[in-house]
Amino acid sequence: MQLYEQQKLKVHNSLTGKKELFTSLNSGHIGMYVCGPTVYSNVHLGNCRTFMSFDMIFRYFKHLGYKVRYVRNITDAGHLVDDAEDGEDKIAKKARLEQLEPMEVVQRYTVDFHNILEKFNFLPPSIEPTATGHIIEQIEIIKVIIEKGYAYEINGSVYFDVVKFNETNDYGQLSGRKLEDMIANTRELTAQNDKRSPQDFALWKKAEPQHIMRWPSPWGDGFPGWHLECTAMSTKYLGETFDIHGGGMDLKFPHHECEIAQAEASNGKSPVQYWLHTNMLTLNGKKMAKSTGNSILPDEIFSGNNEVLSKAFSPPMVRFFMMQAHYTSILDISNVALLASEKGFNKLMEAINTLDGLSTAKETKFNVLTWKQSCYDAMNDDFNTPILIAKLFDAVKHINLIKEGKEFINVSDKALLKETIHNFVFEVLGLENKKSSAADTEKLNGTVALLIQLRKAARENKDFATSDSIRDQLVALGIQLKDGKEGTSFSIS
RNA sequence: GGCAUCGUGGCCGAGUGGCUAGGCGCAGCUCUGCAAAAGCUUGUACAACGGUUCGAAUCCGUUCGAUGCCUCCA
Repeated sequence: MQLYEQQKLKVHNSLTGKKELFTSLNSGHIGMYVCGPTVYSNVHLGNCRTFMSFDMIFRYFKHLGYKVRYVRNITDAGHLVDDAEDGEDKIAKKARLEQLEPMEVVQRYTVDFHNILEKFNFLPPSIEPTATGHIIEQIEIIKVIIEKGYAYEINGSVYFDVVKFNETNDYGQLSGRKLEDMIANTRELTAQNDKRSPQDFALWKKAEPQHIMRWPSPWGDGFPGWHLECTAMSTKYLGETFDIHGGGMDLKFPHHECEIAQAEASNGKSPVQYWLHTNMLTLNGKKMAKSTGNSILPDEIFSGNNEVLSKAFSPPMVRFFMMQAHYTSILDISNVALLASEKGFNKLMEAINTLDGLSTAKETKFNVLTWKQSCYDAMNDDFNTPILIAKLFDAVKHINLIKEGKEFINVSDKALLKETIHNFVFEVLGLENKKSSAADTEKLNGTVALLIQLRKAARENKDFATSDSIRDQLVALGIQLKDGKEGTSFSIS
């Protein structure tokens, strides 16, 4: 029996606005699509939060025993800077500014993206397709949509006919909007263009002569509209309907709304069972976005080289910080919040280090099985990582009490406790207990053990000046001595 | 202006129609040569105003405020 048959998972479906019991279309298998980045600049921390949330979700599904096909695309074309007629492709614009070949821009920032995610200990998705690699598929979908009468060609561009679509379908079902309201609210004249209605969106854009990124199509040279790539790639790799589609809240409208429209127009089916949207990461109370400049880069946090934070923070620590908030809540990043979180993170890791050396007894003071299920309960409730972490701190408390001899644990419970903590902390949350190489650790352990011995001797001689000097200088180096009943141990901060 | 989400104790951040999440900080205690670490104890918070209810911070309404979307954005 697989874990997923025992653990009933509920997810918040943004299509219905409710928490629903999760059931996959094909038993034991999950198809999940997440909108990836547009690779025209470095990924900032806000982007990372979304992908991290889905990394956690991916990890939990896998932990439950599902076979997951996780598709996360790379947008390397088709994303317009604005929607006006002279709308320029983001990649092309960057390429023009930096005098690079567009694919050079794509390559540079794709590499950066992968580097950063690796530092954060992300699992690679099953498939990471690119928009430019699926031009043919996109053209095919456009043909079908035109055939079905939901799109029209004009001057070498093809637009999706939202008004027509809305006659038979519901445009706005995901974002809670009504087309009539949208039309009523766009009174001001947008730039002159070929659209029949301002709500229509581009499936294919004609490339002006100076436009570098272009592909041939039945409507002339051009490039695909942004929303189309996700429909093309999700359909190709996950089918006409699949289990989960994720992305940031800011993509709900229009991007995801348009995806639903494209899928329904081309194959008559709603493409996704459960829509999951992650909330924004704010910096100084404002949304982090490349376009506004209010953003911080992961590397700036890891190096401490920034103007917002007082010190550097490690990737797993930042990951822990993010996991302490629910993915559907807005999370504001600040120096004090990070600092407070770091102490908690260190405490958790310390306890995990302590766990191995714990001595065992005949009985156990607390119910490990009940505790274990409470961890699952937290995750089963829409991936509630903050609650999970609270549960982990319950275990931390027990570990420390056992260490002090105030509680006890038997051999099998200790093994269960260890397995469960490792599963949730490392496998599900994706945290890492940072340690340098084994050889270096050994040398360090030996060195500190020597100092501990010297200090002990000094203390026995009541030479507290020497003993305190050793202790204080080690603290200054980030090594904390910890005097306990069974001698002195240390931790590295 | 429209739509959406939200407003929780010193800070961060969960959650729920009645049974004090958790982390950080603060204070006290235990331990210690003094500390640190660790443990224990302590916090009657839920934007404002009305309403529903035996009972609401949790449901409804209004107001105020924040953020997001409505144009590119994770």
